[in-house]
Amino acid sequence: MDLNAEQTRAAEFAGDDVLVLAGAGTGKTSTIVARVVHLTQSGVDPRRILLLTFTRRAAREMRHRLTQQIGSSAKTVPTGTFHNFCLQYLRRWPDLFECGSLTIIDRDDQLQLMKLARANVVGKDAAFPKSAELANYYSYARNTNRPVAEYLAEFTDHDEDGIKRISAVLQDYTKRKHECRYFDYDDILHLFARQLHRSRIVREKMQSRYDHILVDEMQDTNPLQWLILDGMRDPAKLFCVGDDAQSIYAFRGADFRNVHSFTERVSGAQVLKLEENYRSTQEILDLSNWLLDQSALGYDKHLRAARGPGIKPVMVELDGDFEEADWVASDLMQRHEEGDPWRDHMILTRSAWAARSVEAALIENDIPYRFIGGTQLLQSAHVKDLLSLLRVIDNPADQLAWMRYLTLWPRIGEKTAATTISKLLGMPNIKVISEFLTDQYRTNPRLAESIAECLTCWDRPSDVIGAATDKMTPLLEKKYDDWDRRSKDFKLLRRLALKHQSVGEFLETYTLDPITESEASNEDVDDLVTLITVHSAKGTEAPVCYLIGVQPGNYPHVRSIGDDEKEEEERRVLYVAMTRAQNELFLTGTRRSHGAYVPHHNRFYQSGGSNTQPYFLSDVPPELVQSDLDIDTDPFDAPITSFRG
DNA sequence: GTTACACATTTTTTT
DNA sequence: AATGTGTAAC
Repeated sequence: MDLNAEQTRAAEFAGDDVLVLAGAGTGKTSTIVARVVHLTQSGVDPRRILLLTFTRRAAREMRHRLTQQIGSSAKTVPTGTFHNFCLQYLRRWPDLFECGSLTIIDRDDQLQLMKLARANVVGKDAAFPKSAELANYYSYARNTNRPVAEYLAEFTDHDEDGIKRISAVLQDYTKRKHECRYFDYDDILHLFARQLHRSRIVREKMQSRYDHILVDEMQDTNPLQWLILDGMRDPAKLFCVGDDAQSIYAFRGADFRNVHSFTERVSGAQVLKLEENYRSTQEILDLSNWLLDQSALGYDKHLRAARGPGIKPVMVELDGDFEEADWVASDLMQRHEEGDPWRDHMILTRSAWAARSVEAALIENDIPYRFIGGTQLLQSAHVKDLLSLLRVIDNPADQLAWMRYLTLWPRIGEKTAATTISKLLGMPNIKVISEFLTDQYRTNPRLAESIAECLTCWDRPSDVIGAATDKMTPLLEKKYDDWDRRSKDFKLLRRLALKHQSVGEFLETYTLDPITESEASNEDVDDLVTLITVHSAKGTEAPVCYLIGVQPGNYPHVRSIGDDEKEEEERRVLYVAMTRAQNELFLTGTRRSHGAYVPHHNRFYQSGGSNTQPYFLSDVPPELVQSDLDIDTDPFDAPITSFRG
């Protein structure tokens, strides 16, 4: 592996703790991998090096690169996300962490439960924050490790009474969560961190477990995660890599102080920098640098391209969503015909929703793709229906799953289901419940039969899914008019389940690390165009990148307008997006900007006029980009001119 | 008192 | 696509 002087210095750092400030494309992953290699070669036990990443994809990439370097011993280096890592220990030592069996719930379930709590505490009140907002408050407060009331008073406009009512809802939510033996994402980190700081035994065990802790994407860690790192370090040494210009998770409580205040918090820590960019051409970096320079915040970042000059980024303005989608699709097809593999292309989108027209164009033109950040397999309604059956067997206290499963059947609605659930909650095990249900619903014998059928093969996840599918198909066929399309997912699910030991583990894996539908179905194809949200794209790269929806209203996103900090984060989102490109960068957008109503600001923004909607690229220097407007402008009925003259 | 169904509304980013 | 809402039907 070839490293430059900066990278080598970081990889072979011999002091205690270090923060590596690594700009986009400066070989961050290579450096971390080289660090692991260096450590193992100097005699450190690979099992005593902990590698924490932000996403499962980053973890996979890291392990892959590591395997290339040191072979199979790469597998012995513990690598994973914070959530993964913490959960592993909660499972290993349930007594130490004072937690028994638990079901991890995803955001959907969290919202569902919050809705119940909200209805219970405040009833119908359209003016009261919706469940999604309440869940955000709750999560944000916990990730920043502060009391909910304090957070609400400081960061929201709610009055004292409002704060009281919100706190009451959140309390009710917490109660319900315990009742159902649920754990939400934040609980995993929270419980781990709490015990780490509260219990001496846990702390001593964890502190003696690792010699080196390597953290990727440090700028995206939040105070709760910092508590975890702080509790485990010393004597373990920290090696944290990050870039404040790429911090795009403030909405989730990410705290840039974890980077800026590193040396104050960790005494004796050193700071190293990686500044040479190996990914992109200078033209791509010029535009990216310009974007950061426009900010009032001094990022003081000027990426230099080790590769030298190339092609200028191209800005394309189209008339509408469909034209934009068509343009991207036809450009892709042209390149493919000229011999470029699909996999060299990445389409980046601000939101999953904004990608729908491009996705449609890809499907229509038979362009193979995977959508990262798109609809997740386990989140689609029909899959949730099926899994609700597995969930109630796995955890009979899972009330949300019971509600979903019971109301699937004819003549059972919310009320009937609720009555049934309150009765079955006290029952000792699923067998007793199953008998009770047989008795209760004589008109729906299949309801209980399905449970019994799944129980006969409970130790073989794939067969369980097969059994559940068989029993529930008649129901679901009726419920969904596009059943043919949906039923394919169940085959896929069965295949995925083959890789798992138990149903519980199967459910948990995909709750914590959701895979997208297209990702799962294209498992074995590898020449694909990647369609991806900017947030998911961090850490990845591609020779040719298309940023779609680059237009007012998206950058900055309308919902961030009026809040300086949020707007700045939007700038960084665009910056992250641009710096993914290696050779060619296209920025496409639609010219139709209707303006937008911004609730936060209580004001209508429009293009032109006195209150213009802010847009980062409204005055991009012309010399930095190429405007590609010479799309085929021939009128459709222009007669053909013969080449014979 | 419930359930079923038609119709309207709404979409930032993620572990 | 998946929720929320209102009304007819059971």
